[in-house]
Amino acid sequence: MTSDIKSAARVLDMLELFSTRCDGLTLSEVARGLELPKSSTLGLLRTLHKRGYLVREDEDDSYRLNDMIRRDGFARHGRILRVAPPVMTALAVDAGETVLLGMPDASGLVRLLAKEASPSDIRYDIELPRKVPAYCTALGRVLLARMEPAAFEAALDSVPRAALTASTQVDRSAVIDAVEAARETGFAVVEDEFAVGGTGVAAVIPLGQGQPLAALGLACISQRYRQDPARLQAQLGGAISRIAEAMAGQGNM
Amino acid sequence: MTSDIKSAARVLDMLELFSTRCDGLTLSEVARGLELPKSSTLGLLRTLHKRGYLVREDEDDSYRLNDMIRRDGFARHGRILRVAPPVMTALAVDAGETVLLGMPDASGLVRLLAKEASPSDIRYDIELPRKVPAYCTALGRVLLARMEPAAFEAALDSVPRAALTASTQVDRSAVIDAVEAARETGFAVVEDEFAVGGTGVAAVIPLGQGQPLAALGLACISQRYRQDPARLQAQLGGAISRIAEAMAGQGNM
DNA sequence: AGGTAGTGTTCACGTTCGTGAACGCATCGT
DNA sequence: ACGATGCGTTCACGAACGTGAACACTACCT
Repeated sequence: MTSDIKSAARVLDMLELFSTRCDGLTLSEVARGLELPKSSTLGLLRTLHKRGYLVREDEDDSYRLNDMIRRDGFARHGRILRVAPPVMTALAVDAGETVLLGMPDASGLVRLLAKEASPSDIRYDIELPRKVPAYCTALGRVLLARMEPAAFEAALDSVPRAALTASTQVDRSAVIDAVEAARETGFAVVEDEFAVGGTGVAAVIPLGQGQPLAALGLACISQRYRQDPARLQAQLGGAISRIAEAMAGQGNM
Repeated sequence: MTSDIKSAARVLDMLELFSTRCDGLTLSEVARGLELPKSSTLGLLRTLHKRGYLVREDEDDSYRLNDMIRRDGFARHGRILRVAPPVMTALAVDAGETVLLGMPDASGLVRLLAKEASPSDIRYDIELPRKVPAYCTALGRVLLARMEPAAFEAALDSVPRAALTASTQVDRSAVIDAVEAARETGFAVVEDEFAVGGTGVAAVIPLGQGQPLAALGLACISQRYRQDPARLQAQLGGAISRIAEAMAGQGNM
């Protein structure tokens, strides 16, 4: 059998090292501890830092494990995956449309983590796990609306803005305007831009500090959405409140 | 800032994906979920499997997250790092020598995770974090004694067996004999092989299933060790029992 | 004030990896 | 029984990475 992939093995070494230390470690300490060249160590530390696994202290240039990673390991979005599904099931029945839970993924993408399909035979369905672009999906736009300006700019250009349907907004300024609107209203509605006949409506789930950014959305058949958008938006808002309350109730930060 | 290191980022993606799924995922499902080529996915899955992060089900070729990783994340040796130090402090005072806790690292190496220095001004001390070779250290030999034959053979040849002192055993057969002796007696004693004037004595900590392999050892000034080896070995044995009992008492598998 | 030591960081290039194409195999449908 | 499909796996080669050497900077000591 072939040997390990070097960087993959090293990143695990690094995380294991940090998990044995409560105080921070400098780049040089990590390099010595793992017997790596400093420049190789730097690349891996930057990757872990960028991904949110490590936090860097400004005062002494040391790194330490993100407290949430230390507590939950990889399952940092595990709690919301336990809390959200029952609420999503109820919403799917009430709204009659498919419910999706998504989180930011690589720049410009949304990772769909959970799904409750509509009970209707005619439905907008997807298979999990799945990633979708942010620029032309409701989940994506509300998540983009919560990003720092630099990350937002980068996200806009990280994924080619292809016209997936005749209605897809691909113009950069138009997408910015749509995200700005989502920021102001708290909702995003995307009609027929990602899939013909499909409308997405989504909002961010307001969670506390230290919690991962997540959004809930409805994936609707466009004709049904147009019949009563206010009802669907209200039902989505209600579900989001229930999830946020349940997460706050279990909070033990 | 430069972009992420591809494999490092991907291995995190993979672990996060598995942490959202209780049931297993096949290679193809992982590749689809993360939008990776199958051959790239295979390399990363093999690395994670080899490192013990993933378990592979024979019946359907699917992978799933190791239960211990799912529960503890990276801190899979976190519990012993909480339990052992108070016992090690007491042992350092009783024995008058430095106490070390070690675990297997890459093939042929031991990772030193915790240390209680001897209160004596004349002492055998090391800085953490640190890795030492297995072939010529007491901690290493007792850990080698617990390995499967194939892993043991590989470990013997993974690290060049340099003569660190005039007493270092570098002959392959002699090292095998020393490890065999450690297997039979439950102890390893290494006099002046790793450092002139330093003697190591170590034994494995008998922990339950699913617990990581770990060993405790004394790093003694050789002259002091020779004065009363039986006392030091007995004190080490007593500390190991206390650690094992404490770990069993907290066990909630 | 100047020299030394160690830090974090950059970069060019040799080394290693990532992966597309292809393979052997198992399963399923006709 | 045979063809189609999708699985896990292998391998050669272009692409990307790892890292030694060097740098700029900071802190400390004389």
